[in-house]
Amino acid sequence: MADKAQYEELIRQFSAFGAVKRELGRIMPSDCPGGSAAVLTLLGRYGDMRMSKLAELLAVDMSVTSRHVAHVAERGWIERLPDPADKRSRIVHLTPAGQAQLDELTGRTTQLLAERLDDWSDDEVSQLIRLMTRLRASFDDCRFTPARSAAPPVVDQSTRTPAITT
Amino acid sequence: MADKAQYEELIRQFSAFGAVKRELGRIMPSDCPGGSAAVLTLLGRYGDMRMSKLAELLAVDMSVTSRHVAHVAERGWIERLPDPADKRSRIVHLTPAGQAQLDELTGRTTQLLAERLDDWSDDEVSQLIRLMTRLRASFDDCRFTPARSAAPPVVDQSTRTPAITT
DNA sequence: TATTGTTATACTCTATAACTATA
DNA sequence: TATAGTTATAGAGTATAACAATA
Repeated sequence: MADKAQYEELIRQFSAFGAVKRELGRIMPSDCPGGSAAVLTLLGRYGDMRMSKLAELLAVDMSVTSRHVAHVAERGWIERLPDPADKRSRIVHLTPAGQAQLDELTGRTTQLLAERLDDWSDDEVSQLIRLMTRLRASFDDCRFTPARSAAPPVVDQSTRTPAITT
Repeated sequence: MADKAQYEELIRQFSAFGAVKRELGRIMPSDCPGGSAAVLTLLGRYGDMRMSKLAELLAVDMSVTSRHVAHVAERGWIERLPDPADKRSRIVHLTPAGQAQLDELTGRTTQLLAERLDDWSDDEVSQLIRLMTRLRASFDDCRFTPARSAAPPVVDQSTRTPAITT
């Protein structure tokens, strides 16, 4: 367990991290904003998946996922195929053009990181990856314990807006 | 120097980090969004400062800083005092009400972190702080080397939109 | 009746550009 | 002429809520 001063410092670093994210965002092609890049990256890494799975990996609401996916679909980078197992569902699939776009993005971002982190050791980079991975896991694991819940948490683990129960 | 696969993984962690930021954002009071919280935090830590200094620490454009500061000023959390040394300039000063608000924010965020990171050792938290601090420094230091500049960079180190030179 | 995905709306954060008042 | 700060506008990301089609 860390002390309060450490947590405060950590929060400050989280806040300052925005500048790094913005710099990475600026090197993206203008028709491929961050949300689109995230979709392509996840498809490249995990392969075809349903919208709901994509929303879960992106850790955003389904409505947001739907918008991002529509954007990349308009550019021909993905296709939304019917799911034979469930007609409500759609399978998101990376096209060759999407793979090419992903390669372009990967090239740009890795080059920028290589420039900025050129004095980092291999081990330091690994440590940062490990700690950020763990950080995310620590927050993910607790979706059942929404912060400061005095009232018993009727928790929604899904990635979408709950439908109104009429 | 790390290899390309490491950089790719790092980028993925950066992207996933958004979920952590959003969860922290959700516990903020509704009239104190992230931008306001960042202003209060920096003033609490570094004391009174000019708008331009605040913009530099926030690592955003002066126009953005101006908006955030206007928001917290409307709520009485800061005052904008005249700068005796330069009538164009304003000194941003945290009020007692602002300090109280800051204490509230700090309490909420440190509590959430204490919950989420309760199985982290003191040392791991320190390491994450250290690596994120270094990461930011690595990006800050390179403001003179805007990514992929084939053309000699006419670099703007300031935090504001350049005035048109007519 | 519940779930998958879409769309409409609203809010926050950000940058660019133009404007003012000083310097 | 240049700088400190403000405001107007536009773009991206997100969540909430309501909706259609299907389970």
